[in-house]
Amino acid sequence: MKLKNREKYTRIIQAAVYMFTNKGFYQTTVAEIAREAGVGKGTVYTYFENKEALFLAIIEEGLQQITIKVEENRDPEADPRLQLKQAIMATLNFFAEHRDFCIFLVREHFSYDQSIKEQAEKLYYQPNSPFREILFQGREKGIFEFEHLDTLTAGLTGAIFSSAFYWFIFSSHFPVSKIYSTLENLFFHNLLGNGD
Amino acid sequence: MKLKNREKYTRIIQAAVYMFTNKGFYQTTVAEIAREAGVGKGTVYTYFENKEALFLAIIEEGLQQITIKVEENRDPEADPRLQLKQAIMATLNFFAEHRDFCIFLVREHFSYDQSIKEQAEKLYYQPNSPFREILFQGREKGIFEFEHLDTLTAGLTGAIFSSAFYWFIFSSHFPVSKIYSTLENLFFHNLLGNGD
Amino acid sequence: MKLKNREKYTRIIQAAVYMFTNKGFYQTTVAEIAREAGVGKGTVYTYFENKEALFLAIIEEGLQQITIKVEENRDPEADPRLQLKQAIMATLNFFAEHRDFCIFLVREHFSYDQSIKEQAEKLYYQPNSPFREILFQGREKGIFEFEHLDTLTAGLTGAIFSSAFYWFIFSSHFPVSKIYSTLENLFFHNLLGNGD
Amino acid sequence: MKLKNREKYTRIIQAAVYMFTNKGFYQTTVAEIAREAGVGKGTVYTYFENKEALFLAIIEEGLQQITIKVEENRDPEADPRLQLKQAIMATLNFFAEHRDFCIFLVREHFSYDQSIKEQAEKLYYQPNSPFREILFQGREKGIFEFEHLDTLTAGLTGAIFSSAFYWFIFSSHFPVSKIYSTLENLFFHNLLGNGD
DNA sequence: GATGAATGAGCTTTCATTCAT
DNA sequence: AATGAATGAAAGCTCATTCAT
Repeated sequence: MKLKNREKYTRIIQAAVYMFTNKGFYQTTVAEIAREAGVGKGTVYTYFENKEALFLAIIEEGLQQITIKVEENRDPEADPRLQLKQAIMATLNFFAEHRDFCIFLVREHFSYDQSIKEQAEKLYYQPNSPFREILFQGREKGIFEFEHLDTLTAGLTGAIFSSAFYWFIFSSHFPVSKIYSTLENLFFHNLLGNGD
Repeated sequence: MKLKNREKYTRIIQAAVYMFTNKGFYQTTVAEIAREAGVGKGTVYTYFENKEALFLAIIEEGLQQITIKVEENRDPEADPRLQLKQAIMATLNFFAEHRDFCIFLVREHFSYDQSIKEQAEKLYYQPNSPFREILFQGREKGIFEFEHLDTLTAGLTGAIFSSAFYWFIFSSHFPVSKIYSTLENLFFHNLLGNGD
Repeated sequence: MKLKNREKYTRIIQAAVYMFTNKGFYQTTVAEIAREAGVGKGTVYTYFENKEALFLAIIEEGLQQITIKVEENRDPEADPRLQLKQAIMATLNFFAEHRDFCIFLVREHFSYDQSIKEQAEKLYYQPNSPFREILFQGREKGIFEFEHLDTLTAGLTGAIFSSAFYWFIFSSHFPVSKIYSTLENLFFHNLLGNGD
Repeated sequence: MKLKNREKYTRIIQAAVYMFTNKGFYQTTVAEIAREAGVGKGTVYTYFENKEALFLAIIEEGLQQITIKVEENRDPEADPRLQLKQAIMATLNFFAEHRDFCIFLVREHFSYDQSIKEQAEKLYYQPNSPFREILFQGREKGIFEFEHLDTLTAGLTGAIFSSAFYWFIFSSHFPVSKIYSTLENLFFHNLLGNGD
């Protein structure tokens, strides 16, 4: 299933994110997505194997974009603490610009579906995640202290997603700095070697 | 919806909690719930208007039980700080004993569904919630500082649910005290007048 | 999938035979079968796993009825030649009374479908076929001469079906005796030991 | 339907025969035929009005080829009995060389489809069929005896097709002479005036 | 009250056909 | 002339809900 027409592909993804976010996976029909994207029902199936594949494509697509954004905004030579801060901020800013996707992602995270559960791993144990890289670097340099790299990467990622989501839901305004400080409290304390 | 036969009613609720928790609302069929409960499919409709009503009944039922448990364990004459601690602990202990329901609740909390969104209010703005009562008392006595009672009640409830859920998912063990201290960190700091 | 209601089950089978015979498997919709049977669309699925299962049920059901009819009309103690004649006549008479089913059967026999091809074996290599029994008996008694029992059973069965079908298609009248004599010509000659 | 590009036209026909024979008309998609033929999906529609027209073209094309083969191999001045034998042998040899087409044809013959039923006439009542010509000649000369020319032409054609098919399906080897003798038995007996 | 056979609305998905390139 | 992306009609199937027993 190649990307025959990048523009239409994107429109379908966006329509699906919008619909899934607002109505949920099972309550959204493929017909609605197609209508929202301004394409024919069959066209969705030209770009995606089926409804579930579309769902998974959204996650992959989004995570990829986050990764790009994060990589653009970090200096791999800098102090890991700074890198981590930059990475978190970049992620939060991305969410600020893509509220739909952020909400979508967190919901997926708490989802029931078994087939979707497998994706949680893709999500949190991304081998090429910048977060993983940063944490690894920090430990190598003796700045961060922790045992399991993968678990921490997953925890950190999940915490960022959830926090952002929380703010979206419960605040009308979106003060990124406020979320950041909460996360800083939660993580740096432990990372810097004073945790249990 | 009278409780015609308390025992059957309970069996259906439990079966539904179990199924919804493990497969999700839309992936669970009424037939499955009936089978799990050991009753006929039609019987479910004798006790509940429809599938959604069953869903909502679960929430109401559970919250009621939590309220009972909390009320049993708090001393309305005690210091609001202590009352709050007792209430949180009672809630967490309830979840420890009813993991299924806890997970169910959090998922519902993050759910997409519009019709379910309305229930979030029933859930978080319960007029007779002990948490609301405690927070109100604490402010009256000048111990707690905050602006919107309802918002804070909702936030606190949500935080307890989410935290408990998080531990369920990411830890094999379940150390209630650990969750509590996290929550204490997050809330007391702000409640006691140093927050923004 | 038990036979909850024998009468409805039969009505669906008959409707399906009628429709499949006249429009073919792929051109017949489940909705049409349901309408023809005077039941709801979903009811078809109460009795049959899916469309294909309905198709196969028709074959099994029909073959079973033929077997019953044949067994009723043959004398297991009689000369195998006579038994064979009686069996063929009984089968032909059955077809005369169930033209739809006969045509259906032959078409299936010439069908393309792989999944249906497997059924051909069920059809022709029925281990408890009276034809097989008769041929076996005849050989034991030194009256019939042939090598492969299974192959001959299949060939005989197929020939009966095809011949009957041929007459249905090309004649408005249906002289059973005429078909029989053709079959007699084709088979007895060889069976009685003068063939190649 | 002009033959714009004879080579592509032939490739599509062959691909379609192959696919229809192995998967059946409804189970074969136009896309598959195009792929098999090595052309674009749209190209099929350049050469054939639609899927059904392609189907019918196969029959016409094939029958035409058979007619050519038969005409090449018969001597219009010879004894009608010999001509008939030659015509039958030529047809059988054609089938031996084009098994796919033979199977395709017989299946079509037993097909359900109404729209295809109309083609049975095209098939069996071909006004310019050599068989028809031979039978007519034979009757004129007082050698053959029968009533309805058209019916007999159809019957003879159908018998040839079916017999060939039968042998294909049930024998691994293909002894043309064997089929011929069967047909000779079936037809000459009646044709020569001893039938009922 | 309890049941499960019956039902049809509604969903996902396929695919013949069109048409802009 | 050749193509394949786009499309929507149509089909199989599921399942919440009803209702006769």
